[in-house]
Amino acid sequence: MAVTMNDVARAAGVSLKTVSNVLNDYEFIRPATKQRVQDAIAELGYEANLTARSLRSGKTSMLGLVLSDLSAPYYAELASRLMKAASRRGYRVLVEQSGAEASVELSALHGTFRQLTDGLLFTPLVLDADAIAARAGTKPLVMLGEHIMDPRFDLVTMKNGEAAAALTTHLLQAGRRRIAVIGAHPEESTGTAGLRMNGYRKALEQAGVQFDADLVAPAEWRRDTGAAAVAGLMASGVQFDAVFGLNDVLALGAMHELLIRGVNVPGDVAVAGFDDIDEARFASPSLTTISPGMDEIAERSISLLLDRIGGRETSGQGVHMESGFELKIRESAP
Amino acid sequence: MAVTMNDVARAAGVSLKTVSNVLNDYEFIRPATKQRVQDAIAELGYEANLTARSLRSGKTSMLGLVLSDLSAPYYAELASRLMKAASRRGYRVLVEQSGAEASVELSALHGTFRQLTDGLLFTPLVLDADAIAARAGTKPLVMLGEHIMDPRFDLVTMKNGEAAAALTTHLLQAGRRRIAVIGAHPEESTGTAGLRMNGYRKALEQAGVQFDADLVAPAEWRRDTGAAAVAGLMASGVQFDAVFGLNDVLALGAMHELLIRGVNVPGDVAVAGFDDIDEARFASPSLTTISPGMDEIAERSISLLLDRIGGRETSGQGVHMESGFELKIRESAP
DNA sequence: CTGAAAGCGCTTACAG
DNA sequence: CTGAAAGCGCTTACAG
Repeated sequence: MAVTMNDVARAAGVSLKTVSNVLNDYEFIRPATKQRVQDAIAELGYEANLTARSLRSGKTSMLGLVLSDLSAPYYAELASRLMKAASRRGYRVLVEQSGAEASVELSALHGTFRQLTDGLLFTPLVLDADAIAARAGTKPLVMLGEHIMDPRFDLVTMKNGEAAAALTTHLLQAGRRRIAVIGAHPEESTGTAGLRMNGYRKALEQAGVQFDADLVAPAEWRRDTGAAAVAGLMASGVQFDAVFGLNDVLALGAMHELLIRGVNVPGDVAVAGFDDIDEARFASPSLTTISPGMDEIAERSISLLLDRIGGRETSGQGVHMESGFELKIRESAP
Repeated sequence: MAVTMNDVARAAGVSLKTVSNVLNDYEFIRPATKQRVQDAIAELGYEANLTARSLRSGKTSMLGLVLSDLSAPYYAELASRLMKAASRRGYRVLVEQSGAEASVELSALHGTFRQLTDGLLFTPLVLDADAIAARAGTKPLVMLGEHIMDPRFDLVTMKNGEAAAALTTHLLQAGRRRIAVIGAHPEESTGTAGLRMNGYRKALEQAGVQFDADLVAPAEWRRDTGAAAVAGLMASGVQFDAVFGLNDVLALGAMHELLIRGVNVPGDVAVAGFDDIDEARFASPSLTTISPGMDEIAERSISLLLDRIGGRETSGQGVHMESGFELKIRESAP
């Protein structure tokens, strides 16, 4: 059907191996031979069969990316950047949406998805380090985010605690004293929510402001849950003069609910988020937040994964990288 | 290395073919034999090698999806739904970001990307029908969106014209007479922008309101360009009492700019968009827009593509499907 | 520098 | 109902 290497070899009057050599940039080919092969390739419109190459070589030139859902703006923006960074290096990215379900996370670690890819970028949300270690197989695996901080794994993340503290300190310096936090996951202390909560508490402590558990509202990280959490706080009668959404969509949902109820933002209540998704700049009022350096995260995680795949990174321990962050002060919390 | 069908065959004391039969749900297998094979598979933890299967069968169980960029919320939300719909049917989706570049769109039509997938969902933004037809190859191809309406191609889209007219009529009925349009692409009449513009003009005509070219602002479809377009209109001194963003991010960017400049929305200027991305509901004020029935679009396009792949859809002409729409009236244009 | 041969792990006719 | 053989299109030692 399609034109194969054999057709090219015949047309160029050389063997299969010589065509393969040309395709794989083997050094020692007589220029004339090389030219003849390249002419034949161009003339026949030959395109290498990736599947056959993969079967033989064991390499697919694809990277796996496991995240909860592309409809979450942070993941969509991150996936977009990761795909561009991979593309620049000749790799494609195959995305798997886990929906934060353990069974999907598990099956992404081995089986078909793993076979199809040379390495995996993994944002675990429910599996713990031991479960992952038990199933991770032998291909390179780089963790994204902060659910798992374990010396066995490579990890690319950001300074969550520091950043959350910086944001909280900004709110305190602006005179806020009753800062509600939305999106806490009380059961965990190591995950993203836990680290950001720690930063929040540390900043309060440093400022000599008493931590008040009534100001903490657990919530999944979506807009609607952010709105509901603020509604819950208001219904409970707790007083607050600022809201820190542990990510931007939470903060935006919260802000929406406040404005609907006639609360002035930032006059009565300041609002801040975390992630600096594109939307944050264009919200009304625009959202004060933390920019996690997504470009840097994308670039470094792809580099690290490809270094593992290429055998250029051989450290036995996991490599841990933290990207920088930037506090973006906007209208919602000047 | 990994356990192969051969290992399973040996363990079960049967031939390769019998293992293959069990794997592929071949009807006529003695139950005892089947059981023995299944036991061996379970015991050895065998997992089929997709690459080898693909090479032999020519099927990859992957679908291609070409769109401009996942960081655009509409595409991210659509991709998420498409992936879920595909997953339910045993397919994965491999995404390619074209960045609206012709060279990327072209290379997605053939070559490696095409080989890796059994069929393609394609949102063309720059290529025209002839260019696509010339390069499309033989594997199934379903167009998404409305850039190409050509009887040669399968197409899943929505009633852009009708929906834009319905939205415009709503604004007119609310008493607006000077409705600015943001995001026009003056050079094209068939693409999404063109179809929505047609709906806008038709609604004006029906209401006996004169079309005014000064109210039309060309722009790429992003938040920042939406904001800039409104700024441009205001700078030019054109009077308007409503803004129709040809998609939601344009409308949200425009709304942001209006609010920053102290314009009351919807008091002074009503704002409406198109797409009903998740953000629209939670914007402040929440955004009046058109819901294009994304679930339906995702479901139908995956079904159509798989019907083509499976040979269940054999119409020689392209199949054209239009999903329904819904006008979502919210605070920004009550 | 180039060629002939083997083999990656499956599926697919073809026998029986 | 099941087996033996061929072959998908490449890459990879191994010769020469």
